[in-house]
Amino acid sequence: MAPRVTSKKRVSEDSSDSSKIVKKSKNLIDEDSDISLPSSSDEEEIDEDEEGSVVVGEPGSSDNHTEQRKLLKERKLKRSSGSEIQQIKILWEQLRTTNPPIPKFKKEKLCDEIWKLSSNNIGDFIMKHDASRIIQTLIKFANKELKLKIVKSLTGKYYNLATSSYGKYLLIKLLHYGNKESNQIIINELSGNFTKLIKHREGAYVLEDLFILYSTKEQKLQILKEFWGKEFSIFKNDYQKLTINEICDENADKKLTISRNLLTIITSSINKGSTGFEILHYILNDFVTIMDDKQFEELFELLNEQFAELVHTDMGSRVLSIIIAKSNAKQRKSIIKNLKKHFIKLVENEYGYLVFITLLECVDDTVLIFKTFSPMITENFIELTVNKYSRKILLFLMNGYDSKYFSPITIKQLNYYIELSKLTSKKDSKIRHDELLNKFSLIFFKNINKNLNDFFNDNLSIQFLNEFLINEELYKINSDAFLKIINKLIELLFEKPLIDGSNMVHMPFTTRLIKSLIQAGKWDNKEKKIKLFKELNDEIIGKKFAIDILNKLKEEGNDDGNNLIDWINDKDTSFIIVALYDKLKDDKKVNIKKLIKVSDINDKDADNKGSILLKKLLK
DNA sequence: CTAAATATATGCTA
DNA sequence: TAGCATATATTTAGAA
Repeated sequence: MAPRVTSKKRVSEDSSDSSKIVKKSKNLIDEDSDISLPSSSDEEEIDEDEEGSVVVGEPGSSDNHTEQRKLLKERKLKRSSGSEIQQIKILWEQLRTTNPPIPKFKKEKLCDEIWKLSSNNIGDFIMKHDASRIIQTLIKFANKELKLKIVKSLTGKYYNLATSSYGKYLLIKLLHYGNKESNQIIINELSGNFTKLIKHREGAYVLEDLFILYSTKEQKLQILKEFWGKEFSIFKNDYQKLTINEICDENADKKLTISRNLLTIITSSINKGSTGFEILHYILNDFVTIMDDKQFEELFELLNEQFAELVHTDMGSRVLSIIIAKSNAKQRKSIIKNLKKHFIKLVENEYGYLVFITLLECVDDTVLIFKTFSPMITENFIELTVNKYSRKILLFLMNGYDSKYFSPITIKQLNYYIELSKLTSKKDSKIRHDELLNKFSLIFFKNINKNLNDFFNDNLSIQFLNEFLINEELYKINSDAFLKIINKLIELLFEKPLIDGSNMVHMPFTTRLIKSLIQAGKWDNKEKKIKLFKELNDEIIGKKFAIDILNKLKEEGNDDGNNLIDWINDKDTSFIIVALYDKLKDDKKVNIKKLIKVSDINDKDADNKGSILLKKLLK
């Protein structure tokens, strides 16, 4: 959707995920190649189209054709500033050509000449589609002073520009090639008209670009305050420093005024099909923090069927999360139904995944959640464990808000939604989590058991597997399946010789996974020692697992590189043996010291810190 | 949790 | 105005 006139990439978006949920509109303007400027040949055609009166003659009748061209030229000259335009066009052709390249000083000269010829008629020019293109090119190559001159010379014209179907491109170019100073001039010029602009067919696109791409934090605030109402505009400064909540908490009348104003704008925007505009998400974000119950109902009806359009922006996802939190069961059901169609895009999106977690946290009907989403999770399971965002959902189901995967800010944000939801959600949070994990673990067990191999294609899915295999809740839920997976894992580890690079032990996270299972505990950085798990003890993993591995390494026929000494002398596996040694060193029956011939250990490989350490430990 | 690595924002220069 | 340096935020790795 991204209804943007230009598409300067925003910093926070990385291409891989933006392409998924954001349906990008075709760029109307490209900053490097003047894609919006047709080559001179098809420009004539556009002229003809526009004039509408020139009828294409008989095909092949060249007389007719030259006659027409003459006519057209005359007509062009007759238009106001027609002769200047013809003159300037020649200069323009030179300015915009890249082949052969024109030296910089010559371009500046050309710019000055064009400016001389156009400055008097600039007001006329900008509203004509061909002349407006000339100014667009001029802006691109003009130096700082000239640009400022141009911007200033257009004072009083900006609203017209923004609402004109040709002028809007020029305005966007001005912003794009402008600097802080010139952009501020334009914003100041337009302020007072933002509410009109957002409702305008052309203007809305300009405002969206202006707001999202070309304004600073302060300028964004300046624009947003205008939507609150005339009296809050930044120039009438009483409210300059106050946030929307500070104003509304203090004064109920103002709260009503602001919320009504916002709802009016929101209503007209959504009815016009502008739900995807990011600026609207900002406005909605203001609105949802102050709306009353009745206004909420109204908003809900307005947005119905369009919730998915909100999930791919920061503000939009916040808005939808708040809506979810405040909704009743029936409304939530309708949101779920709506989002279901976009599941993968939703959960793999930088912001969308948070909306999904909000659903998990708020909806009491966990059966509905599971029924709705489990088929798609099953179908795409590995992909979901690997994606940067969707994996957090799965990790959340297992571990809650593990600080390893959730930043404090994110946790705070999610807790805010949970707080809001308490008016409608009745289920105890712990019970909800247990129910969800119980249900979704079915998918986990089934998928991991069936496709264990595939988890070793990517470090991130191995990490997920690690979290899964040290999760005591999951062990309690289905200990049989749990142990089955661990046994399968041991088989897999020895399926290929160590020297085979595709052996999974060469993935960095496999080492950690194996180490976790040998240790049956987690390193505690405070106490500087391993803290053992409670349920998952040495009978299940830990010592038992270590002995299983050790037996495999002792097996006959492992001369091709899967015996104890091979693992010690490989830098990828040596620390596994260190952990193994640590776990079993006191076990008299195993007597691990006797199994390792110290003289076989290569401690000359500086890359293999594990073998060096182990040799030291054995001495 | 903490330190290090990496990404992002901001400011400055030539 | 690019690009460089510096400050700041976010992500990632991870004991020996």
